[in-house]
This record gives sequence, structure tokens and C-alpha cells, in this order.
Amino acid sequence: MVTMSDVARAAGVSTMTVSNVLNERRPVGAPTRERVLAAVESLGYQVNLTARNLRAGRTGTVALIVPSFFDYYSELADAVAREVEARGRHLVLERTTASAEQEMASVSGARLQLYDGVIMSSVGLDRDELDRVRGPKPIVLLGERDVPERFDHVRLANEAGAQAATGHLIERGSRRVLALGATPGDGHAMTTDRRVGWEQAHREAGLDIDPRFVVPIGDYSFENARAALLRVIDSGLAFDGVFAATDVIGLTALGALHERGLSVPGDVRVAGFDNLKVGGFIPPGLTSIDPGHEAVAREAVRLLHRRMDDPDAPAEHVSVPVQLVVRGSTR
Amino acid sequence: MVTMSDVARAAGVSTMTVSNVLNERRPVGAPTRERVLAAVESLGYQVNLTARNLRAGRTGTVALIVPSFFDYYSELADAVAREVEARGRHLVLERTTASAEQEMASVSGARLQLYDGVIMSSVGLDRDELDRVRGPKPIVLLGERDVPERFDHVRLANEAGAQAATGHLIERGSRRVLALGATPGDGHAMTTDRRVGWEQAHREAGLDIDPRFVVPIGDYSFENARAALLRVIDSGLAFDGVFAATDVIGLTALGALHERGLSVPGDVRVAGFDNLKVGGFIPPGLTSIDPGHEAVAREAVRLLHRRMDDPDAPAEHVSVPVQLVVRGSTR
DNA sequence: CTGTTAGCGCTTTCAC
DNA sequence: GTGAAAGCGCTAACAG
Repeated sequence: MVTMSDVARAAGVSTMTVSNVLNERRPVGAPTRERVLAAVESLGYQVNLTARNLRAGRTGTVALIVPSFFDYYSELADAVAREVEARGRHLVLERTTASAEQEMASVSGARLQLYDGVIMSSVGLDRDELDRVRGPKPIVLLGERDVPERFDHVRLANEAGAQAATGHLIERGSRRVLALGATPGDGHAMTTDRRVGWEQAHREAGLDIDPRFVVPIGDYSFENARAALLRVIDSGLAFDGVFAATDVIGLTALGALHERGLSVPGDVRVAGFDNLKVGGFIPPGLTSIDPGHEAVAREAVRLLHRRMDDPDAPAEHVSVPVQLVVRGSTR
Repeated sequence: MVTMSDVARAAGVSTMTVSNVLNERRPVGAPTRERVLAAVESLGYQVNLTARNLRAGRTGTVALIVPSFFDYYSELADAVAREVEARGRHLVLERTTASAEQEMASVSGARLQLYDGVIMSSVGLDRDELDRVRGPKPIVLLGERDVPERFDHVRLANEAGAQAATGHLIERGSRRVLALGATPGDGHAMTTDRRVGWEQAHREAGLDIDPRFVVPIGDYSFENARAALLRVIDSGLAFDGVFAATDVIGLTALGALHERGLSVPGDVRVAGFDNLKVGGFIPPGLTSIDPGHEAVAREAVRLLHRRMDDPDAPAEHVSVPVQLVVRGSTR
């Protein structure tokens, strides 16, 4: 391993001068500078970021911690990466498998020290658990759970989005709209908010709210979504619309309906939530709610930098607007 | 920031004893141990991984460096994460946007020092550029490009997979099969290998190879794939099968064919490559080649650990078998 | 414009 | 079973 003092010796200067050349922190005379750069080149020197981190207390890296690498999160991560890189830092992605233990480990554990800041999309931790998180580095939370006041937080307009999607189904003529993947009862999960939006659309249209049309799905997986919808179809419950709480569920609904010989949008209209890229390309195209990844990413990174600059700034809670995107599944 | 010496002071021991308790490297007397753990708990101490890393030279973290966070790579990353975690390390994901500069920066730059090892899926760097990469940490390469002998490398059986998919289309009755997203000419890109497999299937079936049926696509994006296929349809070139070089292209083909009123699998059979999860759930289901993420991940992590244990082990080059998965698009 | 000194927080090594 | 000293490679702070 070639170190900075090897370079310094080769160039006949002190390590500080090498450091100053490489970091451009203080002006260095042109000839000295040349000698240093030549030595760096000929020795193949690379800074040791670990040592720099330890000494300087910054890493140039931001972590985005998500439940999984899939679907919504990969599209979000891409937007966050662009935003972080635009501000001159690197982004790394970690996944927690949505478990409270792993989220806790990611965020309160020692790993936080490795980053200048962390953006976490929390689904496993409840409000009380989050409240126990104290870290030496800024944390911005994403997602739809209730979070302690003191955290910076970015969320989506879930209710408004669900209401827009469901309202659109009703407007196109659906009268019996499933809330597939929504969650009944109280709570602050993303899927309760989206169910509330579904209800609001019904109220606004003067339609009854039938609790049999709320169909929860264990883990939002393709497999469970498919099984749940097939169960509904086979139960004989008549419906002519599906508001899917996520696009994964919506895409699966397209497949399950096709499998049972129901046409979309003829027999059943379908709308999802997340506006996954793939939904715009498969037949017949999935109407969805665009969650505005760019805006979420921009806000999250803005809040993170604000807090890096001023650890005592008051916490900000941002709700990002969403937008209906109409495609073949409702047209 | 509470440090190890704060804990040592509170427990009335030396920092070495604290370190030994936390790392379980040397036996520590039970009462001492208790005092140390109590102090850790009451002070809320967390190890500083940066400092440990600098001193001990290991980080407990493996990086997977991929061109993007999407589709094939997110599914691969999930498998790699499971495998890495099973061996007691963390995985972080970085993306390069497939640019040679960023791949170079990720892998030859100082960032490599932050990890115990790196698995990189390289698409931007050619053989010569890769050959210039020398790092202090193990690197395992994934992917279909030609790589220098000295690297450990895991690749897919691309030709065999493409041949199986195309052979299946032919067996089902297709006679004019597009190679959508494949690359003509020589070369060692993934899409040339897959085109060669497409050709082999034709030869095996005694069918002519018509170069007009090889339709390259700039960047494998949904948008370009859609545009390319619509162009072919509108050109009047008759075809009754599509072998798509990736599932992203295959899924898009389903949509574009639907848009032009062609039925799948009635008018045109479609097969892809990657076996993306979504392909099993949308209508009519996309026949595909399963790239065996688990096997790729297992081999990659095995090679990485082997090299961490023995930096001088001879390089291994592994080719992972793939498997045809038949769904509605060819049934 | 350049150098010296000190030390980030931890673990390796050696000593008892 | 426990401790003291040294130092990983770098940069902040101060000095000249």
C-alpha cells in the first residue's frame, strides 16, 4: 500500500503539501504541485478514504436505506442517486427486508458513522421505536408511517392519490371498486391512507362503502396479490373496478383477470399506485398514480443537506403531490 | 460522541478489555465482562467502524456495483444480499449508470478501500480498461464481457439460453423469429452472445438466418424497445415470433404488439431473457430464460470469499446454467 | 506558500 | 486475564 508519506518523500515535500495538492484546500506553488502530481502518478497513489474519514469526519457518501431493492424502491433510489450526485456525493443503497431489527441496526447502529447522512424509507419501525433512534449523523425519513416530530420527513399525498385513482374509475363508469391491498381499520400505514382515499372517492360520488370490497394483502407480493384477487373472483363477489394499493398489485390484477377470462378495461377497469415504468409498456397499460420520485428525492436530499449544514434547524415535514396517469386499463 | 475510552473509564478497565469484550477475541473474566457491557449500555456506546476499519483493515461490508438499480440488477442484488448476509457481512449497492468513467472510479478508485471486497457487474469497461484495474481488495466480475484472465468471473450461459428460447419458439411453430435487442456482428457483448444463440437455434432447426430479423436496440430501455418494434411492424416485415434479448424488451414487445392489434401467442409468440418476476404475473405471462440469480450470487460470493482468504488463488471463471420457463406468451 | 505537531478511535503487539 | 504503548493514514490547527 502506497501512502501519502511515500508520495511526500518521492516529491521531496511534506505530507501536508501532498494533502493540499490533492484536496485543493490551500494554494500550492505550481512547480511543487507538478512534482507532487508526478509522484502520485508514478507511484499509483490512491487516498485512503477510511483514514480521511476518521480524521475529517466526513465520507462524501449518503446512504439510502430501503425495505427492498425492487419496484417502487429501485425507481426511487435512481432518483435519489441523481440528486445526491448532483450535490457532489455518492449514494449507496442498503436494504432491510422491512424488518424492524434491520432498520434499527441500519440507522442506530454503528453503520451510520460511515455516511455523511442517511435517508431511510421506514416500514418496519413504529413511532416509538423511531423515537429511540439517536444518531450522530442526519437522518431523513421517507414513507407513510407516523414519525416523531423531530425527524425531517417526506411523504406522499397518499389519500389524495388514492382518491384520484378511485374517482377516475368511478367516473369511467365503475360502481363496484375493489380496494385491493388496502387495509381496513385505523392506523397510519400507507395502505390505510390509501383505503381512506378510496372511501373519500366513494363519498364524493355518493356511493355506498361496502367493507367487503376492501381486500387486504399480507405482504404486497405478486404471489399474495394474485391469490387474493383469484379468491375474490372465485367467491362470486361482483366487481367492475380495481383500485390496487400498489402497481405490483395492479399489474398482478391484470394477469389474474386475464387468467379468469375477464377483459380490461371492458369487464373491469384497473388503476394502481406508483407509476412503475413497466406499467406503461405492458398490455393494456396500467393507469396509475405517479408518486413524483423526482420531487421526493429532491426534497429528501434538500432536507438532508439542510440538516448537515444546521443540525439544530427545526424539523420539516413535507408532503409531495401525486398525479393521475391514465392508460389502457381504464380507457 | 462516546468512545471506547469513555466506556473503559466508566467500567474501570482499559480500552483493550472493552475491545476484547465487544469483539470476543480474547477471553475476559465474567465480572469484568458484565461491568463493561453495563457501561456500554448505559452510555449508549457504538463502535466507530471507520476507526476499526482503519486499524484492522476490514469493514464487514461488501459492495455490489451495478449499472442501474432496475430490473435484472435489482433481482440479482437481492440474491447477492442474501448470500453476503448469510456469510455475516453487509451488502451495499452502488450504481454506475453503465459509464466507463464511473465503473473505473468505483473499482480502481479509493472507494474500494471502504469494502472488504467488491462484486462488479461491468458493462462499460472493455477488456483493456479492466486490465488496468489493480486494487488492494478482491474484485469479482459479473457479466458477459470478455475479462482479463486474472479476474474471478461469473457469467451466464447466454448462448445456450438464447438458443433454448429461440428453439422453443420454433418448436411451437414460429418460423420468422425476430432477435429483438440482439446485436449483429462480432463482439463479446451480452447481446452478441444472445444473437449467436438465436442463430444456433435456427441452424439446428434447419432454418435460414435472415439478417433483417436482427433488430438492435440502443440502450435496452423500454422506450427504445417499443419504438424499434413498432418500426418493424410498420415496415411490413412479417414475423411470427420474437426472441427478446431481455425481459424488459420482451415485456415491451407484449405491449407494442397489443397496441398494433396482434395477439400473443396467437399471431406472434414472444420469449424473453432474465425471468423478471413481473413477467410471471402480467397477461399473458412472458416465457423467459431464468438466469439463476441464486446460483450467480452463490458463485460470486464464494469466489469473493475464496479470494479474501487467499489473494493468490488462481482466478476462476464460472458459467452458470440457465433454464427455460414457459408461460402464456408461447402457450 | 510550506512544514510541524498532534490526534481522530480503534486494534495489534508485547508485557505482565 | 488484563494493560500499556504504538500506530493504521490522514488532516486540523498552528507556526513560520
